Amino acid sequence: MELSERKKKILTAVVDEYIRSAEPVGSKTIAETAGLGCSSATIRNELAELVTLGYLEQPHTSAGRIPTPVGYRMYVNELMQRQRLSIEETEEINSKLGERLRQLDHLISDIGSIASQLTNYPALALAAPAPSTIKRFDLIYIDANTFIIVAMLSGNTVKNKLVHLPVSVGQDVIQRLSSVFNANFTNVTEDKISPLVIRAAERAADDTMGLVAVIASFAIEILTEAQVSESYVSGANRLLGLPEFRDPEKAHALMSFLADSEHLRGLPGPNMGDESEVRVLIGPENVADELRDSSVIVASYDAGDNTRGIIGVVGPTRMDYSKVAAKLSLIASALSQRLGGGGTPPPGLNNKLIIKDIGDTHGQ
Amino acid sequence: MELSERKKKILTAVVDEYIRSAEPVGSKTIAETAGLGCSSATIRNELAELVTLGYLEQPHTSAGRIPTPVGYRMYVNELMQRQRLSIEETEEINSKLGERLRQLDHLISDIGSIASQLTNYPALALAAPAPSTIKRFDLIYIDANTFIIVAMLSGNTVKNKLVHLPVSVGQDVIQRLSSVFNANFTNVTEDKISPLVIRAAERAADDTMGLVAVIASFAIEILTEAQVSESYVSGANRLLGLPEFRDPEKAHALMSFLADSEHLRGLPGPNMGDESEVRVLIGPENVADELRDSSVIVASYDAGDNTRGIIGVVGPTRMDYSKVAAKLSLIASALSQRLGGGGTPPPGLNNKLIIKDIGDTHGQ
DNA sequence: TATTAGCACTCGTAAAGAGAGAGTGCCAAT
DNA sequence: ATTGGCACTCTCTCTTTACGAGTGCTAATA
Repeated sequence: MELSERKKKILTAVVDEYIRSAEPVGSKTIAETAGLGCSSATIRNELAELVTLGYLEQPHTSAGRIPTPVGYRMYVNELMQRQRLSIEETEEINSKLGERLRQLDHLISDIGSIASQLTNYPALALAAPAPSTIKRFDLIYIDANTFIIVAMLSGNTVKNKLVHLPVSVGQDVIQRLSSVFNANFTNVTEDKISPLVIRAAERAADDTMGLVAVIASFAIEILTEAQVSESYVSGANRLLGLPEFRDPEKAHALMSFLADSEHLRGLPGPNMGDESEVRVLIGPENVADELRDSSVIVASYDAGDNTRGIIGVVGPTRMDYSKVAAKLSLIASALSQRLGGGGTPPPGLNNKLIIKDIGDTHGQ
Repeated sequence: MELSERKKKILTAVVDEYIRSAEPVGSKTIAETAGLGCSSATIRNELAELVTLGYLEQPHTSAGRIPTPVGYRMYVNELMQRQRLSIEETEEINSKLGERLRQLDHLISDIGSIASQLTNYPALALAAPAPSTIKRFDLIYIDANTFIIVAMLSGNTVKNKLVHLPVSVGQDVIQRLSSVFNANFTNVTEDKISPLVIRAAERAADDTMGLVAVIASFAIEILTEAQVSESYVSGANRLLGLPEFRDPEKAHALMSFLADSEHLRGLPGPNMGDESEVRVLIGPENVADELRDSSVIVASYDAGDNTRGIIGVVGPTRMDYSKVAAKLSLIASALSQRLGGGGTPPPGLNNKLIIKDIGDTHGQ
């Protein structure tokens, strides 16, 4: 059944007011603020109906109304006015992003902390990289006992590793190994690197010292690693500022849940489409039990490297959906633009050259 | 003035009991548990003296006693018996560390989360790398528009960066650049790389495209980066399980403090010696106001690369100093052994070869 | 028929009071 | 020096009371 126009207005007013105040909303408040020309008694009748329809509920008999998850859902889908961020807010987001993205290190966690700062809710940031292959190997000869492996992945990610040998090898051996590897282990996914292939390569390289096996295990390692999704939560402490988490039990439960990155992996559900739309999961719509009283808003962006990143925030069901969604959407599209494949390049140190990123290896 | 033997015993009993129960300790409890052969009345007299001496205080006139920071300090310095961890606990620490250190990535933050798990307090992990220089450069030619810079630092850290050029250069140019760099920018600290030196190198390399400047800025960048200390806090949510943080205000204040990594940098004070001793900062001994009601226990370890790492935990002044200190000490020495310069090498994938680490670079 | 005013009723919360219990401080006895 | 005893203090909890916000219902009104 479709709601009457007035019911919609009232529902909207309840949600808006409850989002603002965190207190049950009474009929009188609505009569005064919502500006529909009728008395509180009329509102009361309507409210009673909205309760029986399942959009609102009363914490106890003589309190005001608060929205149910169904009510929020209706609000999010149909009622709320898509917020246009003020120029200041847009400016703030852009400048924060620009600042942080200049140093491209720790990208994912940084993005999370930006989102958290901008929304004032705990934020989560995930990256779900696509399976990748190695495009080319280079071995840098350092001395008779040491060389560096540099591998360039399909997404143009570069990884390196320092290898010490207890035996001496000549520069020629390194060279030969390098070509063997480029011949055998490029453009294959991790599961294709079987002991059989390694054996074959060993023969080809005339390798008696197990060098091939080591480099192969390195290859497997970085390919596996590239598929492990990273996840971060930033600003969990912000929960404690919210009235719904005045109870330390609740705060503890949710924060502990968020602290375990295992839980986050499965969060945004399977159909995380690549549309840049913002998704809202309200209360019980979340699969995780710990989130049944909370809402999650996520947006995804093109992170380059064939990967999509996800940023989101977690908060009480009483969340400023409109504003948060708008902000996340803006952040996501800004990120897509800066990081994504087709977009404009990030501002470089030098406009003649584009430097792509930094990686490091701690040796001893 | 030196405390009498009995006063020491009583003070110890108060601290032990208060650490256990988080409730003010009464004379009767001590008479029963501490097993010195005297009545509660005697204890009361002694307690009263300990209060005037500043070791104990009463929350209110008719409550039991709780230790003051001075009392805790006395306890930590002289009274507490250095805890010997049980075999199970030692085993747990070793196995947890072994597990995590196998994948050597994200080392520092992982160490923090291990420490947090093992102590059940929020843990912080910092790395304070020493200033380093670049030992050698390698430029890997990919195609006419692309190359990878690989730089090996004094601590054998390897960093890399993918550079795209909007102009084509030949392999010979790359080669020449490489030798120019190895001639001019190795074994110097960051502040030595002045525009003057860059200008000189540009002339030497016959560089008209600003390539030298770019690589130089890369050099500056990684050297700067190598000096930026990383810091992580793990398990902040554990605070909420402690009775002293039942009040959300307090929890919020401390967690927000910990969430800001800026604050952590200065934490362990200036004289962070390299002795492997565990340091305890009790309540007001902390410089930061937010920590005036809390205690911090830190240990440092040799992280290889000429760097020392710091792990520590934060908790209420009522902390199990003895056990936490023992655990941190064990963790620190285990880490020193595995990561440190002189120690035994970490378990490799292959006992013939030692692989040193992984780094990565995300390109697009 | 929809709206409104009025009023009794409900329920949660804050303030106030009573009682219990734990623990102290002190005194007199040992 | 130590101890038992006892009055006193203070907090914590439970109950009571009062209040107020908000409702639901009914009867009057447009």
